[in-house]
Amino acid sequence: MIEDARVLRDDFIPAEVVHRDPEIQHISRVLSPLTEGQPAETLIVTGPSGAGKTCLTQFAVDRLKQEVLDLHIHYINCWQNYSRFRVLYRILEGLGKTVDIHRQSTPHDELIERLQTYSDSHSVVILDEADQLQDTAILYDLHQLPHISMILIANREAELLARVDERLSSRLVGSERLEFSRYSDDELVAILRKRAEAGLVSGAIRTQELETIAEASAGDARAAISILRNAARTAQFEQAERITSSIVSDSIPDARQEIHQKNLDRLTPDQRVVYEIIEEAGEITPSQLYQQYSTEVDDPKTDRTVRNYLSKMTRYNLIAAEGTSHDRRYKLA
DNA sequence: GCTCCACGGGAAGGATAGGCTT
DNA sequence: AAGCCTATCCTTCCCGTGGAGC
Repeated sequence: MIEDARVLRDDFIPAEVVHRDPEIQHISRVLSPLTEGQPAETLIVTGPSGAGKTCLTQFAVDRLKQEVLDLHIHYINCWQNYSRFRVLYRILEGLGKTVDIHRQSTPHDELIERLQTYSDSHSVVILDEADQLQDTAILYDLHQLPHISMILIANREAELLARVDERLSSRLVGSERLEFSRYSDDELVAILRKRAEAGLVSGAIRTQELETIAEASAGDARAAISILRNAARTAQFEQAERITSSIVSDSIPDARQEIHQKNLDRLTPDQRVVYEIIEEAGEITPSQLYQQYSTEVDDPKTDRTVRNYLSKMTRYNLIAAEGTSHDRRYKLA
């Protein structure tokens, strides 16, 4: 059933992309000064998850690298590398200049100085999930360096900019923007078909099943590919001849569950209590929520801390908040 | 206009972890 | 091995903002 599992992975960059030509053009145009040794404008890429932001950005940058010698590309996912230190470290690592940097005893200034010293060639730094950065000072640091061009990827621009300070946000206002929209079902079918052709035996899945997957994914290509991957695994395991519609419908909840569980695992015990109260209640007001939380745990955290939890869980897409003031309600996403 | 809620930014302080020095 | 150092994380306190209802 599965001939090439790499094609079904989340981080696979296809050799050619279907649709999204204007987006590729846009990225290439912004980066084009690099082909003449000039720095490129900062590019801010936004859009919902699974809209192809990461994939297409990497695709465009890969293509650029083939044209430009002496160009360093640093892809950094801010989920894992959320601190100023780690981002700087990753970039220096990419340049091979991490010798004698000690995990935490080297001051930031020195790291930046070192980046400045090794400015013999241009670098493109892609900060994926930039809204997850805990300390946005790093954006300022990198913006200052003339030989570094930044691409920031985030779900929503407003959320990203809200967290940077005045000095930087006024500079970022002038930078290039690119907004991705969700894929349509037809586009998702085309993407899935490409992956299936490249990764599975021929005739493994019919258009009808691809359409079911597309509909279930709500425009999210990552979710769609994850469903296809699970379905292919199941079919392989069951030694089925092809991926049937019943295998597909079994895989849909699995794929959703997988993402959901990953997020739940990240919660601390206190956060989990909060989550379970919301789950139990279905819908709850902030004050009721906090009241119940304080009765359920021995040593309750303050309401401010619980509000931190709530905003974190909202970012993780575990819960949703409705209303702004008196009509505020929390429920599961 | 006033009060009640709710939100979220900023600062401060304790706890922690990893690496270094002795 | 023990203690020191530093950056970071988590939590708390304080506070300004803004909507809703009176």
